[in-house]
This record gives sequence, structure tokens and C-alpha cells, in this order.
Amino acid sequence: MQAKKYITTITENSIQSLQEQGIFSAFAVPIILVLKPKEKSFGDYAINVAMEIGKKENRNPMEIAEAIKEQLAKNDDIFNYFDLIEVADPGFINFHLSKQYLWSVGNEALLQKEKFGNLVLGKKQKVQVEFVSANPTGPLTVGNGRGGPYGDVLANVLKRAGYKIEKAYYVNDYGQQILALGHSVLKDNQAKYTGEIIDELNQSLVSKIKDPYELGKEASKYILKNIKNTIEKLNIKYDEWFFESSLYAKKEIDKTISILKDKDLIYSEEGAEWFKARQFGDERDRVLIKSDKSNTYLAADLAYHKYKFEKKKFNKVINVWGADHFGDVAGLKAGVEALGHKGKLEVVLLQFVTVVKDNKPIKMSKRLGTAITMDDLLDELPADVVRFFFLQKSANTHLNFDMNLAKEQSEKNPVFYVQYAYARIASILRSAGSSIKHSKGFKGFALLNHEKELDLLRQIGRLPEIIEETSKDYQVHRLTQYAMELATAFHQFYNECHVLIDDQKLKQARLGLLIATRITLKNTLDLLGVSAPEKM
RNA sequence: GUCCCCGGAGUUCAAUGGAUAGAAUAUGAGCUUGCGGAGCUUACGAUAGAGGUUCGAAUCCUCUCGGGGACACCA
Repeated sequence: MQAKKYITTITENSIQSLQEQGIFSAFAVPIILVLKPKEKSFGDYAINVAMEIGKKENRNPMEIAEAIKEQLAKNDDIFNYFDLIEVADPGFINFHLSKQYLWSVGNEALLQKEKFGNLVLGKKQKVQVEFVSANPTGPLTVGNGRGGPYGDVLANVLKRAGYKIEKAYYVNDYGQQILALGHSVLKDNQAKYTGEIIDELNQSLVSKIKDPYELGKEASKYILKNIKNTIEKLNIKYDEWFFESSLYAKKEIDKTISILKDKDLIYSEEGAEWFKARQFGDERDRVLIKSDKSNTYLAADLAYHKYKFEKKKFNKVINVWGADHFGDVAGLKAGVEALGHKGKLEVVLLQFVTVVKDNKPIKMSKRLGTAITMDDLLDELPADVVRFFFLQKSANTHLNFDMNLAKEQSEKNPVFYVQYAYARIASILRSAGSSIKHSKGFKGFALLNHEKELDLLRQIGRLPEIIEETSKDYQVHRLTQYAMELATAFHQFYNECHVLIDDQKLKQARLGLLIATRITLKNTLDLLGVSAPEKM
């Protein structure tokens, strides 16, 4: 068991037992928060339940902490994990990992290899992550491209946490914007989009197709190819490209609306058909069929989500959207609930990217063709750098993107710091060559007593926790943070402990540690979708 | 006007209501008998403002100021 999970379990048991003994009154056991102390002398983990209980019971938290600590120590197996548990002001209980536990972490990594860090939390439930889904009316911009690395990594994390994952891109290849695209390519008075790609299409297509809608369809295919190309450069692979037009071909939208009608959730007003979204917590009702008999975007989206939940049988769907779609969340959620799939849809909103050029924010507009595209970025910087750059930021950070700064920082990007650690390890292992004596089941870690060796093992042991936490709160940027901390632990170890030494037993132990580190780094970089180079 | 984000070292970003607010970068000072110096060590440096909640607030509440976004029979 992981040390962190162990703390939660034994603490719960201890508190319950103290309640049974009448030492605490019988309120519900509080949720055990396992904290990570900032100060090293406070140990590896800490819990603050004593202060929570102290507040409820109006008693001194220190006494309560002592009582819990005593109760904890009655567990025989606790010293498999910790060699020191202490109470600290004003009521923390701090846990220090034992060497035995840290050594076992090394074994674990060696044995599990590429599976190290994998969990069974998801119980193979089917989860779809839909991200980017930018309209095929222009190239991928820096703004809507942000969802690419985020959604991709979120899906990777959930997969390792034990879910069955599908990555999807919803292509809006139907309706008004396709018509507008056609007019834009024609450059007539109803044109809406501009930009290089529109100019190209104007040159190549206008002579062949006259009808604006047909032209728009053709243009969108070409643009989608361009987007797919960019997606590929970003090292993202989708499992499904879903086309909005297929919903119309199969009359899925009509079917969806008639289901809602049968449930008496549709009414007519001013020639339009309205969905009673307010019954499901939305602030207003939403139009599904306009008075001109065409349907709204929401109507198609509902049909699409019906497909996700009923045809594809996803237990959960996570949509990663730009913050400009904030206003659509309530409507879609209401509709999904009305269709009988309450609680299965989650929406993550990514805040906008502000592009700064020459110290001035510039208006990003696909319509005006002033947006900086992902391709612009990928022409200047390697995909690893671009991914890492976006992945360092949390979803609700309004990030400032300065092209000049990005270029300037490219060479200093922390991704190289992490990759350098990996290449260094690879280099040492190459030098060690055939002297590596253990392929698996190595038991010689007990020679690792140096502070830096133990610190490195500590970091290795965090990978499963990182995956668990991230699979729950979707804070993907935790992974880049972790990758850097793992690399730092390695670099520090490297600086103080030599691996290729005469003492054969210690040498084998350190080689084992290196291999465990390489496995952990590789798994982390895989999660991030960043390459792990043998040489740099 | 209503709703959602954000405001922090010179700069770009971390920090479940927890302990001395962390990194990177920039700047200053150091480190090589050996496995990759793209590294290591060290110094300097920050929570927009005013109240409140509590053992404890960058974090929660109220107000002010500043920035971004949303409030369609658009997609």
C-alpha cells in the first residue's frame, strides 16, 4: 500500500477506536487530509485532524494529537512505513518515512517498469475526454490550442489511474459557419473570416465551386486537414473525430428533441421550440429550434451527448472548453440531465491566452485573421517546449503569451532540465554496460543510506500519488512540477554520489536506483507527452 | 447591471484553510583528481487596497480598485 493511503486508513481506524473508548465523542470521522509539509524536519506527511477535532470538542488539539498518536502506534505494521511519528504545535501529527519503505519503493519501480504508477481507481469505467474541437474555419490558434496539451495529458493521467479512455474531437462541419466560410473564400459581401489560409483557398477553389455552402464544405475539409496536421505535430492522437454533419444525416437531432417532447420539456413560443432548461437549474430556457425551423448549436450538442452516453456508453464525459463557452455549460448540463444522464458530464474551462507582442496585448481574432496560430509557434519552437510551456499553467490562469519571450525562453525551458536528467542517466547506464547485474527483483537497496539517495527514492515514490491526485482534481500542471522535482532530486544525487565505483555492492545498489529513476522519469514524460531522449 | 476567472519576487508561473508563500528566469558570489557543467551550492527579491470569519487566510465572506471572459432564435 502507498504510505499516504495507509495514513488515511489507520487514522480513520484510530479515531473510530478512540470514539468507541469514549475518549472523543461520536461525531462523524472528519475527512483525513494528508498534507505535505513544506519544512523537511516536519517529515514526509502530516495530518491536521487533531485541530479539527479540537475545534469541535473545544479541547486542546495537542492532547488530542497525542491520543491519536498513541492509538496509531498500536498498529504493528505502522513501522513498515514510518520510523518516526511526532506531534508538533499547534496540533499536527507528522510522519517520517522509514528507509525500509523507501527501499521498497525502489523495488516496486524496478518490478513494475512502465506500469509503475498505474492505479486501479477507475475500475475500467469508460471516460471520454473531448478537447480542442475548434471549428474548421481557420487554423488552430494559440488560444484554442491550449486545450490540446491539457486534454491530452488529462486523458493520459486518467488512463493510468485505471479508466478506459477515449480522446475525441468534435468537428462542427455543418451550418452557419460553413456557409460563412464559403462566402469568406468567395470574398463576397457576406465574408466573415480572413487570413492566409482563406486566401489560399480563394486561389484554389473559387474557380471549381460556385455554391457558397458547397464551397464552405470543401474549404472546411481542407482546413481540418491543416488542423489535424497541427495536432499531429503536437504529439496528440485522437481516438475519434466526430462530425456534426453525421447527426443530421441520421436525424439524430430530431430524435433527441422528440424524446424531450415526450417528457413534456419542450414548448413553443414566438415560432421557436424551447427546452425547459430552468427545470434543471439553468437560469433561462433555451431555444432548440429557431423560428426559421433550423436548430441551434445546443440542439446538435445534445444529440451528440446522447450519442456519447447511449451509443458509446461512457460513464463519464469531460469536455475541455475555452472560457468563452462559460455561458453554454448550464444549458448543456440541463439537457444532459433531461436526457437521463445527470452527473455524468463535467466541463473544464480553460481561461484565455492573452497574446502579447511588443509589450502590447493584441486582439486574437480568427475572424480578423490576427490570431497567432499554433503552427506559427511550432515553426519556432519544438513541440516538447510548447507542450511543457502550456502544461505548467493551471487551467484557470489567464496566461500571458509573449512570442518574443517564448522564443527567448525556449532554450531555458525547464523541459530540457528534465530531459537532461534522463539523458544523463542513459549515459551512465551506457557506461556501466554489462556490469549491471540485476534485471529485476533486485533486493540490494538496503545499502542506500545517503541523504540524496533517500530523497531520490522519496520522489520516485510520489508518482502514484501524483497520478491519483491529478485524476481527481484535473490539475494537470502538477505533473510538470513533479517532473522538475524528480529531475532535481536526481541531479543532486548525481552531484554527491558516484555510481561507477569500485565497491561492487554499492555500485549495484546505485545502478538499481538509477534504473528506478529512469523508469519513473520515463513514465512521467510519457504522461506529459514529451519525449525522453537517450542523448541530447 | 448579473455571472465566471484573475491580481504575488524585475519577469513567467506554483502553493486542499496549515507550519518560515515555493520554482524557473534575471542579477551577485562560489563549486571540476571520477560517471554529460544543459549540472550543483549560495545570496537578493513578492500575496492590489480596506474590513471581517478563526487557533491559523494568498486561499473563505463583504466592499473598493485594476485586467480578461460570458450574458442571442451566433457557432
